[in-house]
Amino acid sequence: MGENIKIIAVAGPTASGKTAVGVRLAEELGGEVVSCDSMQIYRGMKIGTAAPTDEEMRWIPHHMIGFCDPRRNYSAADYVDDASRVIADIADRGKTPVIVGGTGLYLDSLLFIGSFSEAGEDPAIREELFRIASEDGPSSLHAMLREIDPEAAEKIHENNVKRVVRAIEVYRLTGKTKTEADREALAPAPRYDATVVTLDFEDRATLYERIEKRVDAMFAYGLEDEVRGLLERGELPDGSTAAQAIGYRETAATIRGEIERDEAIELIKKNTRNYAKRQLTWFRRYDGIKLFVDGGGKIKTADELADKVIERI
RNA sequence: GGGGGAAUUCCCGAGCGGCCAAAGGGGGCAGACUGUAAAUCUGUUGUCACUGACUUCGGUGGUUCGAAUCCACCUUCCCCCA
Repeated sequence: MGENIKIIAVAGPTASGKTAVGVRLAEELGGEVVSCDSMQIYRGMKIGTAAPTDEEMRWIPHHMIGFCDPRRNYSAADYVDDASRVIADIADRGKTPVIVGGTGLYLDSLLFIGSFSEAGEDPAIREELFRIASEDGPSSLHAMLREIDPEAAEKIHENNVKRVVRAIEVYRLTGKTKTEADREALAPAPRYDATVVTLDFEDRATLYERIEKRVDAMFAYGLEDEVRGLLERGELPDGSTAAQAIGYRETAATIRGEIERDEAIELIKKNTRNYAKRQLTWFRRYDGIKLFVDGGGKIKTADELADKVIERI
């Protein structure tokens, strides 16, 4: 559908400065930003997700931010549908879509998958399967998967119950194995003419310091009030996707008096560092333009990074 | 001043004569990832010429075929009595 649409995607770990780079790129290229972030999706979660500032959004149009009710569980499939539409619209208006984000699964899905299998989610099936895993052990559930889809069983570790459950769920819902369904969903060719820019750090410690500073800043800017508000409105229900967002789950725990405030701050820092590392692992496999934010030992500004990208496209 | 206890690999913490390079957890590093993805999961973590060798369990010396584990002294820390 959109093989010919030229897009730029900026990926990188949290606190790598991709938001600012994206804005600069959109500005230079006459584009609009399409966020690719599984948590910025939700309404009212601005401080903790480090969403673009109002000023940035006023200056350059942003999409896919803050539109979803946090009580609803958004999914990768939803994202592909919605973002694809937004991208097509931006392109129709003769502008360049600049995808900015840190959610690897969403970005991969948008760029390469396109149409997910028709298998949605079924809470009853999930509940049953999870119960099997906890009562009879993960191996028995994994054995069930091996029966129906040996190839998937081979790839998914038995302890990864969530993914074993999903694989069986797909089969129950569609009669197709996960392996088949995945193959069908994969777009025959990349869906866009995309230039992927990944941001990394030569010195990991620099990234980690930035993360810690950012977390402190979030608290200074009122993360606790933001979370309290969400809680009061019942917008962070247990088990919801939004409630598992780093920064929100720990802050909610302090507000409920389950952990100390300092403890929550340290936990958020740690969880964010771990998350950033997983992001780096994911993005490492992308071909494209790789930039070091701290290349040559000094931190580059968003302008400098954006310029480097423009030189190379 | 007297009495008791503790010092373990990056951190916490088990070990209490051989099966110990040393459980477990944390952290770090690496990886996976197709409708929960800021989720979930895996591997690895003394050094090296790596199916073997070498160095490590506060320090020094000793007992023993053999010590992180026993003894002596020293250093530091904690507790109790003064």
